[in-house]
Amino acid sequence: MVAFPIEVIRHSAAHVLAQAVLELFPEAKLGIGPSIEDGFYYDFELPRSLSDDDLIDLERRMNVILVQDQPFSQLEWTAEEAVAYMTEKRQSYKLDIIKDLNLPTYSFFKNGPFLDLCKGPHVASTGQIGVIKLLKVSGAYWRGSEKNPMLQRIYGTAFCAREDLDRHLLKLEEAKKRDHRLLGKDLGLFSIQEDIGGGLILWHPKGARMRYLMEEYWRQVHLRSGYEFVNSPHVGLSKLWHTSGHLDFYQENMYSSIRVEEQEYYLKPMNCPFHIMVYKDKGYSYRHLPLRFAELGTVYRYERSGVLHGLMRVRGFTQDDAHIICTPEQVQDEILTVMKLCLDVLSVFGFQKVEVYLSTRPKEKFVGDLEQWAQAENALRQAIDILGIDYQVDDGGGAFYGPKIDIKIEDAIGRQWQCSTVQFDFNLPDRFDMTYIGVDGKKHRPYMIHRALWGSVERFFGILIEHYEGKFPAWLAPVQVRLLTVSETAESYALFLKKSWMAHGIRVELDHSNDKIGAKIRKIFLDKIPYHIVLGDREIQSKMICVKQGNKEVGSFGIEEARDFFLSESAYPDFLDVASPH
RNA sequence: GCUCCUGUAGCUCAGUCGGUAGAGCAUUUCCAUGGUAAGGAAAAGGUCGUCGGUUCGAUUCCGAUCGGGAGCUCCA
Repeated sequence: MVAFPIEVIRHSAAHVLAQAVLELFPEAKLGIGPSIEDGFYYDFELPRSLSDDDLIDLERRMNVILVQDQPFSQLEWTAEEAVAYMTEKRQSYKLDIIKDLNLPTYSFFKNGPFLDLCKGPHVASTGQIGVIKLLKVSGAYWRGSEKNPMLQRIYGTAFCAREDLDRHLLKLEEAKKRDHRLLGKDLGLFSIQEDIGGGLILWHPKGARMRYLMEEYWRQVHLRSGYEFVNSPHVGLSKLWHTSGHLDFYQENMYSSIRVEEQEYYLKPMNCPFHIMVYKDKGYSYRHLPLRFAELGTVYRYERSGVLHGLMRVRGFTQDDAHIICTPEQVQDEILTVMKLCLDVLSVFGFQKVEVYLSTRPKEKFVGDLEQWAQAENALRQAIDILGIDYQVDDGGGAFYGPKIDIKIEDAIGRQWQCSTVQFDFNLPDRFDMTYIGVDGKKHRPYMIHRALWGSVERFFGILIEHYEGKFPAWLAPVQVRLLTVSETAESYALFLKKSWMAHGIRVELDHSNDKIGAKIRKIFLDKIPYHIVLGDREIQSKMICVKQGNKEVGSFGIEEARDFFLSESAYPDFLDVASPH
């Protein structure tokens, strides 16, 4: 038997799905049925909505078709024949596709009684599809546009062998266990509450403690890399947002205005205008540049209710934002150091695998002159080249105001997340008339670069939760070590240790509940605490304590020695080669 | 926002073919003082998301509304 690529198997499975759906609903209208990452789907317009029972029924019908081992064969029809056939079958969506493709001839694939417009390729016969599984049904707009009717999309997957399918299903279960929304609740990190509003995050003590650690690290790194900190308000007058253009181009994502004393204020959806106003409050010359203004700035954006998702997509979030204002000559260096800083920071948090995307000037509708764009794109490209990273180019994918680099990180189970972004802006410096005095004593327009390393604190935190499955490294964990008393006799000793270590900044917790030691150990695992120490008469008498990491023994220490161990475990991982300031 | 699914104790869920509800975990108290993944007992805890309709009677049926989930579109 010839081995077919998995996409071919899945696309063939999609045909079989459509075939089964037509058996059940002869009047069904078919949309499209491609293979996707991990599976396939097919869109249908059906007389009623599908239930889980329908999926079971369809799956059974599909399996019958697989057993029948119907051969796939390709047909080539003229446009007239194709249109005539689809008209007769009342397949209006297929007619849409034909009209759009506008070809002289069309390829069709046939297996058993089922015929579909399709350029292939397919497996030789349905028996070669292996094993299939329908997963879920949900709505999807025809051609992705909400102006079009909503179809029912059936998702499924197919694999060559049963073991592969089982492994895949297991992986889906594993991914579920990492869900930051569940872990966030279980570990007491954050919550989202009905009475507060969707997309608004409540950081609980454990989560807020981690956020503090993240932000503390972030501030240290930025200080050492030549950034200045600024802070800006959460609201600003409408005039500011008119000048910035946000009220013209971004209003649909902004909350409505707040009216006070005949003045209109808007919640900030971005920090840039404020940073620019800091710049404009003083005259700068080329001697002052580059300036790097950084802020953990909390912004508010209206997002449609359906798109909110845990920490990943929210309505109020904190960007780890910075704006670099520099001369054309400095652009190259700045981009390179930003990229280095970015990769360093990502790797400290455990993300060594990244994918880099360069987005260049749109074909039309852009601001700034071609020379600027060329210089900016060149700076971005060279930085990636010098760092020796592979990257993909999204030609014409840049914003109207400038080219950019986006970095996606890959988590522990291979999913990608967009976080970091480095963007040129040729728009705001003009709108705000930003200038600096050059060597020639004349006014010049500076370059401005927006950049964020995490993207947003909330999203990055969510990714961290899923990446580590809640088992955070000791430097980041909200609780580094928990002391477990064997019985009440150890309580005062444990309390003494806790207090003295806490005073050194060690994040230590004491479990002096009435539980037996076995139950306390169990909680260590449930709460995903990195280290624990059991305290009983033995430890009190010997003045030695045994530090354990899960089931592993780290070592036996004296009290001071143990304290120093945890102090060393509190240190940030090394970030070497931090960009040196000018 | 749209389509579908969903909403019972702090959490996870069971249940009522219409007669105002139950388990486990968590909490509190008591007993036990136990040495590496759940010691025992008791108590407390719910206008069954909200509003309206049908009904002698609604947590259950119907409608609306507000949350949550999956996906579509969009995005940090």
